[in-house]
This record gives sequence, structure tokens and C-alpha cells, in this order.
Amino acid sequence: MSKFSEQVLGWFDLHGRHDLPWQKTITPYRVWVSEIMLQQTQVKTVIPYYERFMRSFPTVEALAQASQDAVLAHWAGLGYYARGRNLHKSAMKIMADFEGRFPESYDDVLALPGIGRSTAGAILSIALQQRHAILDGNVKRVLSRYLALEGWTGNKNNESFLWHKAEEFTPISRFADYTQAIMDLGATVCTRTKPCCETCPVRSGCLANQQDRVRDFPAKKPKKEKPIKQAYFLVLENMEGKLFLQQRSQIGIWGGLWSFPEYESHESCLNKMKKYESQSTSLHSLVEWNSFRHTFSHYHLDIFPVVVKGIDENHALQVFGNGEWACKVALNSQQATLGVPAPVTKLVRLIRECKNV
DNA sequence: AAGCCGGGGAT
DNA sequence: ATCCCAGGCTT
Repeated sequence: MSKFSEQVLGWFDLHGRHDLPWQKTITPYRVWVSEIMLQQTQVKTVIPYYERFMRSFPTVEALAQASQDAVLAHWAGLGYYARGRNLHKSAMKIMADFEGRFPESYDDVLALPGIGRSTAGAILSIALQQRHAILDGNVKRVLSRYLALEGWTGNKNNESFLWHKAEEFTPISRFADYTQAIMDLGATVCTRTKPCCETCPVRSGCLANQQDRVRDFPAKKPKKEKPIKQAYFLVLENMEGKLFLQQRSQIGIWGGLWSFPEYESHESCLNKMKKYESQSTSLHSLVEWNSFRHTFSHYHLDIFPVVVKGIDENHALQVFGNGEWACKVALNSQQATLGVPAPVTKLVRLIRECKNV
């Protein structure tokens, strides 16, 4: 066993994380769900989502039999909703192709939607003690410092180089512990800002530390300007205080989630409302609320709410097409049965509190 | 290779 | 406001 993995494992036994929710009882299914939720998402954020998800869907079969709406309702607020859709798809595939048993061959696991090279390695090493490397954000950071790797870790050559090193550093035993150990090291010692090099088990061999250049690695990702887009949200409220929601396309942002009818311009939004009013006899008040900004990883979205109260429920369905009149729209995500994007949750809260800010 | 896909924690 | 987080998929 190499000195690196020996040092990492020795540190892990004393200082690693051994009581995370998905570590309590280790099964491929439980590890799989955790790894998907943890993609691009911090542990602290995941924990409450994981607990709730596992309570509702304790087995592959339970997940496969659930509706997509139920799954996405559990994912609402977590982001990257394709993860939830793919998890659900994979569960159905596991029922159809593997009799409900999570596959144990690397190729079969890799073929499931939403599982790439790193996630497949993590699941099979942690849950089934197979020898596979991982290369997530933690490993990239640890290795780029240990090896003083110049340049962004996301570029092709560096990625290929790091995969090679990640496999080389993986020991010949204790595969589950090593996978967990290298991630724990990155998450608690070799952190992005203010790493604790004094307590690091591999500092003696760390080139960045030797050169006193820990701060230089990993190199920052080249940044690009985020475009600004606009969206008009038509907020329809009926006499009972229910709000009108429509399910979004599976393709594009917030795929499969429920949101307010959305228009790209002020004009198209008001035209739609005029079309409704021309056929309606009831009275209602239209108020254009102040806009607010929601920022994605790749663009800013300025949201302009157009709030109309006193809408006739059945009449609206005729004009606006398919939709649902929801009562408690994800104000409490514990009770929500529809998945709603974060800014919709925010806007609903503002409406309920009558805060036009 | 670059773009798409979220939301929040940390700074 | 910026950067990044237990990445993968599409073009």
C-alpha cells in the first residue's frame, strides 16, 4: 500500500466522519440515493432531504412505484432536478432489468441514468467493497494540491491526469474506507478556503505545502459573464386564496416542476390576462409587483410577478389550459405534493405575507 | 470543448 | 457579489 493511502486511512480511523445518515446502515440503494443527492451539493444541505426521501421511499421498489410528482416534491429546493427524474427512471429500470436488486457490475451501474464514472465508483466501493477510484470536487482539490497541478482541474488534460492519479493512489484493500476517507479529508481538512495543513496526514508529501503555495491550488475556473433574462410570472388567486400552478416541460429549467404561468414579455402576459377578462364577469384586481432576481449557475433571471386576485377557478382552467389550484404551495415543503422551484416558494411566501418588496 | 442544469453555504 | 459544492448529460 502506498504511503499516501496509508496516511489517509490512518487519519480516517481517528478523524473521519463515521456517523452520516447514509452510513448508519449501508446498502447499495441507500448509498446510491446519497451519492446522487450529494452531486454538486454540500453534506449539510443534503441531510434533511435525505432523511425525508428515505422515509418516503425506503426501497428501490417503493421509489419505482412512486409518481414522478411525488419524487420531485421531495427534491424541490435541492436543485438539478434531472437528478430526481433520473433517480426515478433508474429505479424503474432496476425493477425491470434486475428484479429490483441494485446491479453489482460496474458497467451495469454506469449505464443507469444519472450515474457517471465517479458516482459509480463511489457507490460500488462504499456499498460493495469493490476497487474503484472516484474523482469528485474533494479529490480534485486534494490531489491538485498534493501534486501541485497547474491549471484548472476541469480541463481535459488535467481531468485525465487526475483520474490516472486517483486510481494509482487507491489502495489494494479497504476500498470503502478509502473512498470515504479521501472525501472526508477534502471536506474537513483540505478545504477550499483556510485548509488545516497542520493536521493533514499527507502534508509531508504535499508539493503545494512544500512550496508554500497551497493557496494557488486548485486554480480557479475561468469565469464568463452571466446573461440576464426576464420572466413574467402570472399569479392567479381564486376566492379561496388558492394559487394556479402549471407543470413545466420535462426539458429545460425546472423540468417537471410546478410553477406560475410564465411569459417572456410584459405584453404577452397582459394579453393573456385580457383574454381571460374579456370572457369573465367577475371582478378582480391586477397588481404588478416589484421584480426580484434569481441567479442560476449560468444566468440571472429577473422575475416580474403580475398578481391577479378574485379569479374564477373553472373559467381560468378554460383560458389557461391544464393546471392545478394549490392551497399550501410548498410553504411547508414537508407537506407539499407538488415540486415547486425555490423562487416560486419565495414568491408564494411574499404573497401570503402581502409583502410587495 | 463548451454549454446546460439549482440552490445554498461560506466568504 | 463571487466561488464552489460527494457531477452528468447534451451538443
